[in-house]
Amino acid sequence: MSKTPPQCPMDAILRLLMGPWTTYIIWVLNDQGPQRFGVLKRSVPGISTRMLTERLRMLQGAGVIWREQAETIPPAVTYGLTPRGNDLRSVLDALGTIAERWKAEGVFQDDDLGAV
Amino acid sequence: MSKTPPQCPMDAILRLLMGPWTTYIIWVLNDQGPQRFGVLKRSVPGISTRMLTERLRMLQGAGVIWREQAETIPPAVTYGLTPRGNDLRSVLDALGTIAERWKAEGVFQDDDLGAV
DNA sequence: CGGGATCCCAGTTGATACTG
DNA sequence: CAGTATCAACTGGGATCCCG
Repeated sequence: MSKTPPQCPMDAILRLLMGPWTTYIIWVLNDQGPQRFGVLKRSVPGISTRMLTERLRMLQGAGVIWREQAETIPPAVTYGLTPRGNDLRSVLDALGTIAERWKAEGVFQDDDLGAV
Repeated sequence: MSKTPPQCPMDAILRLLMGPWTTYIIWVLNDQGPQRFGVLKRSVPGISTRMLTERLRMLQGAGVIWREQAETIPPAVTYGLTPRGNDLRSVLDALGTIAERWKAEGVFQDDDLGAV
């Protein structure tokens, strides 16, 4: 999926957000506050351990979320949104707003987008 | 790639934008104005005929771009951004802004995002 | 409990060739 | 020129098993 040429400034961010689940994870983290891995996993029904780990790492690498690991046994790792994560959220909100407007206009009715 | 649960409002839009090339096509259409299929294809180096057609249809279906077909021989089909396409562009711009800020902060340096 | 490594299938994309 | 149809290939992602 490394298609879009790197010339596009927002390329990297899009690659970040574009991942499956990504926005949903951000949403959950924002909506329900910091969560532990397991809880997070349960909050994102259908996601696999690997995916969640991968996305989490990706988001962490981008500084969108923080990771707090308690060196206990069993371990307890908590993830939460960083300020930077909120930058993202505002954009996502804007996107959500547009999405709702479009939906109201029936955009997602007459094409294959709705029929997944 | 139909992962993100449909509960997310922006889900559909993200699925739209998420497609490979998509944002790039929008960018070109916005930056260079309406273009014919062939020109567009040349403007998006590496894209295949099929992909371009598919994305174009997708965007058209969402009302993000218009399609003007001249019934001549050979045919001349032109694509351009609709007002709705500009809605999208503003969000993409916002995203781009954040992207630049992040890049300035070195976000895309210490993770795998930059090394594609 | 959190997550790394592996195997494997499926969906997607690219290449190519053909049509109006 | 614009697009379609087909084929083959690649990669992403899920399921599993295992370790700290």
